[in-house]
Parts: sequence; structure tokens; C-alpha cells
Amino acid sequence: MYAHVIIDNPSSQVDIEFDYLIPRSFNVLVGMRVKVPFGPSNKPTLGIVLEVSNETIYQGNVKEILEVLDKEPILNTESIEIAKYIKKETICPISRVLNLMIPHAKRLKTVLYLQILNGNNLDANLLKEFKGETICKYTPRFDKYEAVIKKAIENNDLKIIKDAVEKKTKKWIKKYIVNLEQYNLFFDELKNIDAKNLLMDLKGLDPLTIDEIISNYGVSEYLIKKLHKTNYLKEVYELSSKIKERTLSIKINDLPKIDYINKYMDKYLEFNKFLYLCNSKTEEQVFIKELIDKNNLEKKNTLIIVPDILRGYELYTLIKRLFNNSVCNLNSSLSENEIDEYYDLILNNEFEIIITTPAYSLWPYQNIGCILMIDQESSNYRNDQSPRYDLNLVMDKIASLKQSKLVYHSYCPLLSTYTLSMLDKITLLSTKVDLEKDITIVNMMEALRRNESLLISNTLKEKMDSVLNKKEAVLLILNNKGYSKSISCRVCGSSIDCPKCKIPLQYHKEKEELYCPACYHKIKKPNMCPKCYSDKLSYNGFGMEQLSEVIKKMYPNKNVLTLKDSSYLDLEEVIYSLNDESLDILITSDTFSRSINSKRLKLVGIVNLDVVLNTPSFDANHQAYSMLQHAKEIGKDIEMVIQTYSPKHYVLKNFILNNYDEYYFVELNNRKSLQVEPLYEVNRILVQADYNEVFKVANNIKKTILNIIKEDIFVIGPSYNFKEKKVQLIVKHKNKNISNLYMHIYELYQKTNIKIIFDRYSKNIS
DNA sequence: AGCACGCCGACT
DNA sequence: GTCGGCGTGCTC
Repeated sequence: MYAHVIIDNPSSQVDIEFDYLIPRSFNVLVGMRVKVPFGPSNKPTLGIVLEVSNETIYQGNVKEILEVLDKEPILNTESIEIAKYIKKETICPISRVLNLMIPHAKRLKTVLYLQILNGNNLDANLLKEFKGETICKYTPRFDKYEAVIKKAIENNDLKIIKDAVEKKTKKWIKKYIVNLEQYNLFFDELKNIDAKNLLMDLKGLDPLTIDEIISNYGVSEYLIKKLHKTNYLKEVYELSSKIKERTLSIKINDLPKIDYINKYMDKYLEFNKFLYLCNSKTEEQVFIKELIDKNNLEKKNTLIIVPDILRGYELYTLIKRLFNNSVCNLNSSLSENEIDEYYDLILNNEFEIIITTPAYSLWPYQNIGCILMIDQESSNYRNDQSPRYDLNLVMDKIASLKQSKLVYHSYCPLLSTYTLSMLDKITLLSTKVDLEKDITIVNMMEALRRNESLLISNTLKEKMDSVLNKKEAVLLILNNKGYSKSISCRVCGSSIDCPKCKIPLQYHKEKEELYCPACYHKIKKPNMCPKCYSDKLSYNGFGMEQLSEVIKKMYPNKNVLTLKDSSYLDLEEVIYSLNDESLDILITSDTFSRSINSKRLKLVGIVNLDVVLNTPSFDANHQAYSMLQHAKEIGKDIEMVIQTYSPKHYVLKNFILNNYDEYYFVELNNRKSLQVEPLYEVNRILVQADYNEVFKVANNIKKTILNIIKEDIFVIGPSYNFKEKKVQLIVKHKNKNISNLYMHIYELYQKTNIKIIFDRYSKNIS
């Protein structure tokens, strides 16, 4: 029998199924991990079995599988089908997709061993390190013998052996339990009163650790060890769990009854795909509760996908308080071992509600009744690394394969999804609720003329004063982590740019460093202009650090916090200090502000709307609309101040009128004239090859595409992309089957040293 | 992605 | 004559 195996290697050159012979004694099933010899040196490598059959078309010498790593398949045929779908959709090596379906700890790491072939000629000190064995693990203590080892290998006295082993380290803890046989027969033989009392106390209890027994029953370690020696106590080993409980100290109010949500639920039973247009945080909570209730009734699990870590903690806390079900909350801030433990629990179908960030959305979940995508318009649902997928589309496919329902949740849905709802391709759940919101627009052009601060205008300052005087809290949103967006020279006018990407570096004052926003390249902050050596540098574009500095000067007696990173502890600190009234002013970005919801927040200030509006991306307007929609949900009866240089922008106008439909039509017309999504699919093709031929290859690809697709297509380029360090083609088209053509091009260059990356769902194209 | 092989220049 | 740097091509 042969196993058709995908090798754990992300190169397109090995993106094919390799056939291996299955030894008679091995039980190999589709979806199992196997260890196989790979390459001329037969390096042990991880492979995933995609097929088992009794024939191979491979003409060469077929090698044997070394080891089967699983007792049961970890991926089912459905997962493999999904992987093949994503490979075809996004034109990437399938191993990249499989890596998203298997946790990191389940992959293999290489370990080195030294084997003695002939000990007679070996250096005496080196020989001693082997302690009489012929094979020894290569540890750092061998580093000092580097030269000796090298010579010995040449002389065939020594050999380096490579193996691949599982990464996870299981931690076992020793516990004690009463040995009932001994207890029943020989209890009376014990003389010691303490021993008798302890055994009576522990009888019938679950195993306890030595520390637990000592602290709970006040006995000595000696007594426990003695009772173990005399067989009254049994030692048992339990796997220690690495899973930590993390909920936030959010107060959850009793949820109201909302009539139209009940109507949604009647529709939910009837149809399969939904777009849920959400009005408020409270409504969102009621909706999620009712949805999970419906799935509970059907004994189905619910999969909730959140765009970022903090949104996950927010919903996890809510669901934990509302339900007795088993819930898990997966995100990349968990440790590798914790993630692996969760994976095993999920293979056993232990969770009824799963909350996850996109990183684990492709795991082999079972019995899913509904997939709920929170904030479906989030750009986090587009992966900008291989596989470059659009999770909205992938989840649609997964839902239809699993025959589960799919709900897109949003305050401001993608234009493409809203269009589908108008075409009745998905069911719209929407009720327009006009919530009274107190919104003030500050025209920063006028503030500039009046010589006010450009960070905090007088209007915003007055509103802040009044809220802070009432001991209530203020949230300020600014989408830039550093101190300033760029540094430029006041003499020669040039800005300090990233040496690789040629775009301005951001200044971080705390660390005195400059960062590239694209490639994260960092340099120490220079004291003078690198071009003209002038020391007159100016800081352009405000960042959170600068805002925090200004606010602290403005309000020296108030507590100011900046939430910069998506860490659970930072968010918990914010929520906690909001509750206990020790936080007055919070500064954060758009994304993180979406996870915050507090009664004490009475004012939200958008420090500069234009930062978002002017992002060089086709959906900049949409991001701005979405930010405003979320910002108004941060607190109850919250007042909003929006500072902007474009107060008449249609995004702002329709936001204030709460008129998404009007916004949708204006934005759709805009996109039509720009020939971008959702009217045209905009793809990038990146080509990496030898400098002499890279433009020629790109031009050939362009010709191939234009030869095959004749209508509604524009190919822009080739041009050089500094950020990616590759030559780029941009393809605008309306062809639904273009992935077939892309796959053809991929396979054409797959075996060459020309690397071609297809990016169908880019968020970086303007 | 690694790894081995082979060509070629530099140094013993 | 030998070493090693790097370009090329293969992996069941």
C-alpha cells in the first residue's frame, strides 16, 4: 500500500504529493501525520497523508514511511477538501494551508545526534562525552569540539544523524490517592492517629498533590511519603494542564428582550446564510445569546470568529457569564502548549462554543451548527501572508461543506456582502433603530485658523473638562502607535525613509527608535538629517505617544492610560481601572477601542478622522465609516467629538444621519469609477526572479492573461514593488474562474527558480 | 526549503 | 593537489 503524502515544506517546488510505501505493520489512514525520509540525505521530515491507495505512478525508488505519529487521523476528509479548496482559491502550496489546520506543536523539529563509527581514532576528550554510548545527542557542550568533529566526520570515524521529533513537552504531576485495598484490610494496624485521620479524610477524594495535602490537612511531607511506602497511599500521575482561565472584569447587565431579535431567530431556523446588521452593543449581546440558545437546542456547537484578540476576550467573558456550556477562547497570545492542548480537546469535541481569531479558524471543528463572523468587514479577515485568503469566502465554503449556518455580523458590512443581501443570495437581518447620539464635528481647518492645538481642539477640550469634572471617563482614538508619523528635515525638506521600502519611518519616542510601518525595520533615531546634516528636524503627523504627552500636560491630576497592544493583561487593566474609577482618559487605536465598552465612558474623541480617510487603500472610506460606527457603541449615552479637516465628507454625513444605504450607493459609485471591489476583483501578482529576467517573466505572464481573458480586464504593470522587493502586476477583472488560469501559471513556474505569488484578496492596493 | 553535487578560482 | 564559495537541480 502507498501513502500519498504532502511534505511539511512551504516551497512551491515540493508542492506535490509524494508516494511512500506503508510497511505491513503500520496503520496509516488519511489525515494522519507520518515521519518520512526526504531528499538525498533521507532527512526525517513531517508529512500529512492525503490519500492511501494500492498503486503509485512514481517511476523511481519509493521509500518507506519511518513512523506513524497519530493513532487517529487529526484531519478528516472534509478538512482536506477545504485545504484543497483554499489552495485552488488562493494559488498557494497546500502545506501552507495544512499548517493552519494543525497547531505548531504538532509539527516536528530537527534534532542532531552524533554516532561513533570508529572510536579508536577519536579525540579522547570527545570520546569521554559519549559516556560509553555510541550515539549521543548533539548538545551545546559539543560546540567546543567543532573542529575535531569536522575532521572525524571526514575520516569516517563519526557521523551526524538527523532526526525529527515532536515539539511538545508533556508535564506530568505526581498526586496521591488512598489505596482502598490496603485501607480496607489493614487500617486497624496503623498506630499513628495523624495517619489514621489523614487516610479517613482523603478516602474517596480525587488525587491530590503533596503540596495540596500538606496545606489542606496540616500533615508533614514525611507522613505522606511513609504512607506511600507502606502502600496506604498510591501515586498517580496526571497530565498537568497548561490552560489558564482568562476572563475580564466586565459587568454584564441583565439583557433586555428585543422583539425583532426573536423574529430574526424565526428566520434563522428557515434560512442558511445571513447578514446581521447590528445597531448596538446590547443588541449584539442579545443576538449572540439567542443564537447560541438555538444551537444548544439542536445540540450543535457554535463557532464564533473574532477579528482580534481583545474582541475574543470581550465575547468570551460575556458567554462565560451567560451559559454553562463549555467555552474556549483561542488566540495567538496563548502559549504553544496551551494551543496544542486545546487542539486535542477539540479533536475530542469537548467544546460547545468556540471563540477564535482567524489564526485557528480552520481547525477541524466538529458538529458546528453555526459559524458567526463578528465584524465581518474587518481587514483582519484577509490574510496578507500565504495562504492569502479572504476568510469571509472561506467560511462560506466551510459552512456549506459542514452544512452549518453562516452569520456575518457587522455594524458596517462589506459592500460585496450587502450587495448579496440585496440580491437575496443571503438573508438580511436588519432593523433600523435611530439611537439618539450627541455628535459634534470639529472643523480642524477653522481650529488651525484660530490657532488652537491641532491635537485637542478647544471644543474637544471643553467637552473633556465637563466629563472629567463629573468623574466620568474619556476615550480618545488615534490610529498611530508612535510619536510622529514621520520625521523630515526643515532645511532640505527630505524625510527619513526606510532603506528597503522607501517610505517614511515612524518615530517612537519611548525607545528613541524609528520604525518602518511596512517591514518593521528599525533604526536608532538620528540627531541630524542624514542628507544635509542639519539638526533642524520636524515631527509630522501625530501619534499616540505624542497625544499622551500632551494630555498628561493638559491634565496633570488625571490618570491617563495608553492601550497599544492586544494583550489580555493590558485590556484587563483598562477594564478594571475603568470600573474602579481610577482611569480618567484612555488613548487607543480604532481596533482596540472596539473591544471596550464601559458605562463610565461618556465621551469619545476621534482625534483625527483624516488619518483613516487618507489611508492609501481602496476601502479607506469604509474603514472610516466602520470606525465611527464602532466608536459610538463604546459607552451608553456617549457623546462623540470628531475632529477632521474634511467635515463635509459623505462618510461623515451619512454616519450622522445613520444612513448606511445612502453611504452604500455613493461608495459603490466611487468604486465603480475606480474599477475596484466589489465591481472588479483586484489581484496582485508578484514575481521574484533573477534581475535580468524578472521583467521579462512578468511581461510574459501579462501576455498570457490578456490572451486568455479578453473582456473586462486591465493588467497594470509590471512595476517594481519596493516593499515586497518583487516585480508586481495588478490585474483588475470580473472573471469568476480566474483561479484556473492563475493555477496554470503557478504550475508552469512551480519547478523553476522563479517565484510567483498570487494575491487575490489584497488589502494593500489603492 | 534544504541538501548534494559540480564547476571554478585561490591558496598550499 | 586541495579547499571552499556559490550556482543549479532534485526531493516519492
